[in-house]
Amino acid sequence: MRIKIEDDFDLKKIADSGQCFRFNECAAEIGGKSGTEESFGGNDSRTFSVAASDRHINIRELGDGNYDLSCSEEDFESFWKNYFDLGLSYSDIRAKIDPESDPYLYVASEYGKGIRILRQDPWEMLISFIISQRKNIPAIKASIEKLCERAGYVIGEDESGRKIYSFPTPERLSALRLEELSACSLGYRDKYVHQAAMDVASGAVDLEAWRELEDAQLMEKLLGLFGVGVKVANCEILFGYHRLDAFPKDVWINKVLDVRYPSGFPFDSYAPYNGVMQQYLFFFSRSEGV
DNA sequence: AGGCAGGTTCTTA
DNA sequence: TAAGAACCTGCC
Repeated sequence: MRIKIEDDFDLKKIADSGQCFRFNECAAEIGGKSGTEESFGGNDSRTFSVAASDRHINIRELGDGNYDLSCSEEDFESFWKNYFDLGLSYSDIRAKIDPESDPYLYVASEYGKGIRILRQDPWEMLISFIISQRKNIPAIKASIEKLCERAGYVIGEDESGRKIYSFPTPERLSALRLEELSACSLGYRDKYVHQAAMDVASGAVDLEAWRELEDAQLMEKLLGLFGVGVKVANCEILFGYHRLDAFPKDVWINKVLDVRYPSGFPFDSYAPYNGVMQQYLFFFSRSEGV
């Protein structure tokens, strides 16, 4: 099906924003017949593979805000529209930034224009961010992909025919032995993932029920999980629970705060959207340096 | 070859 | 309560 999106929406930036790890641009088809395909708008038309829990779509950029999605209208309305958070205006959120009083964030937001905070699944996010500690993004993606291949099932394929697997359920993940988890390059995080899977599969932890908790209570619950500290908990709150005021502080963000906001970041000015601002700062600092 | 990467836990004062 | 060390693994 085809859609048109007027608000901020940049697939490449979202894919590179560090909030999701199974959202990838498909490599341009090289090695094909030389020259014969050139008439199709050159190489401007990018395609992305997006996997979330047990769903997958391919999206092709058609330009001018138009996109071709490999799903039915019903799937789009019932799932993907919400996944991409299309009910919220990110241009309105950016408009809260005053170029005069906060020039650095303003520049960062112009640079990161198009980023949205996806409405991802708390379970997938919890495991993903537990894995993320002391890893770079390619390594995180590699680990998660191995996990999905090992304990998920085929849910589709990308443009180049590569199979895409579902994210493992708590039951399937908890059934894996520690050695099997280790084979996914989890390193010392294998025991964290195992424990989290056991907690959720057993029902001792009910991530869906936690949606009803107050912010402070939710944070407390998350910090009680083995392998979850303040940073991972904030990522879970922002990306897994879509509470847009959460502000995860990683090494990059801390550098930005130290250098650019020595007297403190103006959280009060941007509530309840500090998490969106964090994304702009993170994306910008990673690309441009601080 | 040694250091480091989107942290957290464990161990010491 | 607060620093410091240890931790898997892959990639410079």
